[in-house]
Amino acid sequence: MSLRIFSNSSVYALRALMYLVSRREKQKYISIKEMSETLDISFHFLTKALQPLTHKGILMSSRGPAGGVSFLKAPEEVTLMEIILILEGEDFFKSCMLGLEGCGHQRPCPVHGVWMDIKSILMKEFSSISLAMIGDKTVMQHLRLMNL
Amino acid sequence: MSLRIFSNSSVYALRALMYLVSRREKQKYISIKEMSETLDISFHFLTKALQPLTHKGILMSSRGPAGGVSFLKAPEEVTLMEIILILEGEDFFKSCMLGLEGCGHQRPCPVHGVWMDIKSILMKEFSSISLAMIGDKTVMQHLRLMNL
DNA sequence: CTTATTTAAGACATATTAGTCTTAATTAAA
DNA sequence: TTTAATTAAGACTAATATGTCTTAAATAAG
Repeated sequence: MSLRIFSNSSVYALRALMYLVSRREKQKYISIKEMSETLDISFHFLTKALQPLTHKGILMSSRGPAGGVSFLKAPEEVTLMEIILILEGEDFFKSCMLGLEGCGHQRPCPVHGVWMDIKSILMKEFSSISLAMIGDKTVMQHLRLMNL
Repeated sequence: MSLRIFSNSSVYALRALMYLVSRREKQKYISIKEMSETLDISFHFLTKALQPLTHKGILMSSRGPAGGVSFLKAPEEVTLMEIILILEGEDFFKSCMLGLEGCGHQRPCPVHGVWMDIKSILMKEFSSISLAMIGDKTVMQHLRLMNL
């Protein structure tokens, strides 16, 4: 297996968000159907993957013709960190590298310190990146969000 | 879900290695049975999890009475990085954060740069830690390798 | 008001990972 | 040389993650 830190569901939601923000100047709502086809993601699966984001006020959605999803919160104000905590859960960065329960300062595992450092770096990185930054970069440098 | 970068199988093997190195002064072989009971890991599962390490010359094993596993390569010379590549595969650190095929300098995804940085840090950290270091630390600070 | 379009929700199916069990092969000791 | 102990290997089962399908609810347009 290769290194992956997010579930498929989260990755799909992330890619859709990146797609959405990279063309946010167009019409108000963008349909999940369009995104699922463009990004080659199962439509129903993507629909569900995005729901926590609407529930938590990142996106808004509209049913019916010309419906879809759109940003409720300004992408400039949304960090990757915030998205990750919504998609994966608030405890995402509270794990032990060895999966031990209650591993912490009191009763640490042998790699507790290293793992803490690594998690800190991840959190710092993800907190410093907004969706708007990703969208701008994606447009300007023609970056890809799908397999070829 | 919380952050985890290794499979259960790999985590079990890592914990067993840490246990093994933290008491390497004792008898030559330590039985997998003993480790599986001490660490509360399924015996057969642990047996299989450790096999790639014997195949790759990190451990040696002996069947029969007083058998078990022991280090073939000196724990001072074995880094976490080396273990991870054996357990998870040589391509472990070649992944894309968004799971895109062929994501690289040529056709990067929007988070390619960040992800590269993160992976570099991980590789650097894991390369700088030997099993012997972990063993010494575990003994000296009475660190734990199992759930309470 | 009716229809077509779209998200929401949940049941269902499939694939992958994790874990168990059985048998075989090896080895040390009696 | 027989027996018990142990790893090796592989079939099998269970749990979880991933993906599909069906139906319901909402909404815009005619």
